[in-house]
Amino acid sequence: MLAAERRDHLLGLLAREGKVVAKNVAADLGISEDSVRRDLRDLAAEGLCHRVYGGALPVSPAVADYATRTSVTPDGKRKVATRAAALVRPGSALILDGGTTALAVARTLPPELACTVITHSPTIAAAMIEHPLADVFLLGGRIFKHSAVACGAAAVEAAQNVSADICLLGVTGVHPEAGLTTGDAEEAAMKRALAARAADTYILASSEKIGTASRFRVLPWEDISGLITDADPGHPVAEQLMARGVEILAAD
Amino acid sequence: MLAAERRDHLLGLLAREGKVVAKNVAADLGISEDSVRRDLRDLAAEGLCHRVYGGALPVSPAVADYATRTSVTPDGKRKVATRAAALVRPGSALILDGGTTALAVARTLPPELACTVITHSPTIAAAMIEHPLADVFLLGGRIFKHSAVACGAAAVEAAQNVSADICLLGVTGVHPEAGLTTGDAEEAAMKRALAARAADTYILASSEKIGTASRFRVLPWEDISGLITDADPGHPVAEQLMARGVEILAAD
DNA sequence: CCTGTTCTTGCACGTTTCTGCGTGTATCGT
DNA sequence: ACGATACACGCAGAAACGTGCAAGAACAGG
Repeated sequence: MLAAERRDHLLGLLAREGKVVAKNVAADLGISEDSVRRDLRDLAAEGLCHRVYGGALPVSPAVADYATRTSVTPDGKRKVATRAAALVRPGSALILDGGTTALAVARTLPPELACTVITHSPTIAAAMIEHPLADVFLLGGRIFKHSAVACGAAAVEAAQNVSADICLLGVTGVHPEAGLTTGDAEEAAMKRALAARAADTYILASSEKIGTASRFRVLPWEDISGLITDADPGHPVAEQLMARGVEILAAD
Repeated sequence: MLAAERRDHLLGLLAREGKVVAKNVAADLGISEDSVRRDLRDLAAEGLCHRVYGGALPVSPAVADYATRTSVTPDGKRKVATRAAALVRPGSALILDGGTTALAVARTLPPELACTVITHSPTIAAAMIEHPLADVFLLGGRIFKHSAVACGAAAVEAAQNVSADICLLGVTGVHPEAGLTTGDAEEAAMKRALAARAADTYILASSEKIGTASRFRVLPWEDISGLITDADPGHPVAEQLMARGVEILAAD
C-alpha cells in the first residue's frame, strides 16, 4: 500500500460518502490509525479536507456526495428528473436543455449509463463529467447570463448538425391555451431548434409551472410527445391537456 | 531484459493497475530495485508517470475526480492567475483555455470587467456567469472527460470563427528542449487552434510544470509572447528560456 | 581481432522518509 | 466530573532513496 494510494483512497471516500472515520479506514486497509491520522493531517494542511474529531469531512459540502447534492433540489424537480431519466435508454442519444430541472436530470442519470448527451448548457456539460461512459457533445455559442446557456445564431446553427432520439426541454409556463412558454425570445428559439433535432420531445415541468404562461411561445402541443410533471393527474389543467391529446407522464 | 522493454512494462503496469511498486516489479522481473527506480525517475522526468515514495502512479489518476481537483487552488496557481488577469484590458477579447489554472484566471478577473471571453471549457463558461459585464462565447464540440473541455474537429472548426487580442493557454510541461507539451494529442491540437486565433499567446505555468515534459508538443517557443510563472527567475530552466528569447512574466 | 569508449547494471554506503508503538495530553459523551 | 476515546509527539526500526563505484556488455574504429 503506497502512501499516495492511501491519500487517494481517503479523498475518494470523502467524495463518495461525505466523511472519513479514521478508525474504520485503519481497520479496512489494515494499517495503523496513526498513519490515517497523519494522512488526514497532511490533506487538511493542503486544504483538501476538513479535519474533525474522529476523522475528516470534505472541505466544501458542494463537492460531496451524490445523495446530499440531489437532496437540495426541490422535491418536485427531483421527481420529474427521476421520471425523465427513466426515458433514457442505454446507447441512445439525448438532447438536454439547460435549467435546474434539466440539471437534476443529468445528475439523476445512472452513473454508468452509456449514452450520448447533447446540450447547450455548460453547467450540464460540467455535471456530465461525473458520468464516465456518457459521450457529451456541447453546442457552442454566445452565453446568455440569465439562464447560463448558449443561445443565438451560432448555437442554433450548431444544433442543426446533431440529431437525437429524445429531447428533454424545460419551460417556465405550461398553459392549455398559451401552450409551452418561456421568458426570453432567444431561449425560445433555441428550444425550438433543439426540439426539431429529436425524434421525441418531452417537457419537464414541475407542478408550480402548470397553469402559468410566460411571454414567448416555445412549441405548440402537436410538436411534443409528452409532459413530465409531478402535478396531480386530477389537476384541472392536466385534464384539459389530456383532452387535447397530450400524454402526461406522472412523476411520483 | 532490454531497458526499453522494462519501460514499456512499467507504463503498461501503470495503465493496467494504476500503480507501480518498485519492490514488486524488481522481484517479478528479477532485476534490482535500483534499475526500477532509475527507470521510474526517467519516466517521471518525461512526465509519463508521477513518482511517489515506494513506486509511481499514473500522471493523471482517474481516482482524483475533477470536482475535488477544482475545489482548491494551490498558491502557485493563484499567483499565476493574478498576473495573467492583469493582462486583460477592459473591452478586449480573451481566449481562455481549460484547466485549473485557467479556471483560477476566470475567477480572478475583476467582477465588473467588461470584456469578451472565448473558451472551450464548460467549467470556465459556468464560472464566467459571475461576471455580469463579460460577454462569454462558448466553443462547442465533443467533451473530453479527462480535462473537461471541448476538443475534436467540431471544436477546432468553431475556433476558426473567432479571434481575440490575447490567448491564455495552460500546459502540463515547460521544457527548454521539448518545448510546451501536454498529455493528450487532441488537446494539443485544440490549444494550437486557440493560439492561432489570438494576436498574443501567453502560457500559464505554475512552478511545478517548469522543467518537465509530456508526450505531445503544443507550440514552439516562437509562437508565444510570454510565459507566466511563479517560478524563481533565477531558476536554471527560466534562465535557459530567457536566453532563448522567451519573455518571463514573474508572478509573485 | 583487438582496443578504447560509452552505456548499463548491480552493489555498497550514508541519508532521508515512513511507520508503528509508547507516552502523556486533549476532547468527547454521559 | 469521570471514564473512554482520539489525539500529538517522540522514538526506533525498517524501508526506500540517491550517489559513487566497479564489473560487464555493446559498439565503433583501427
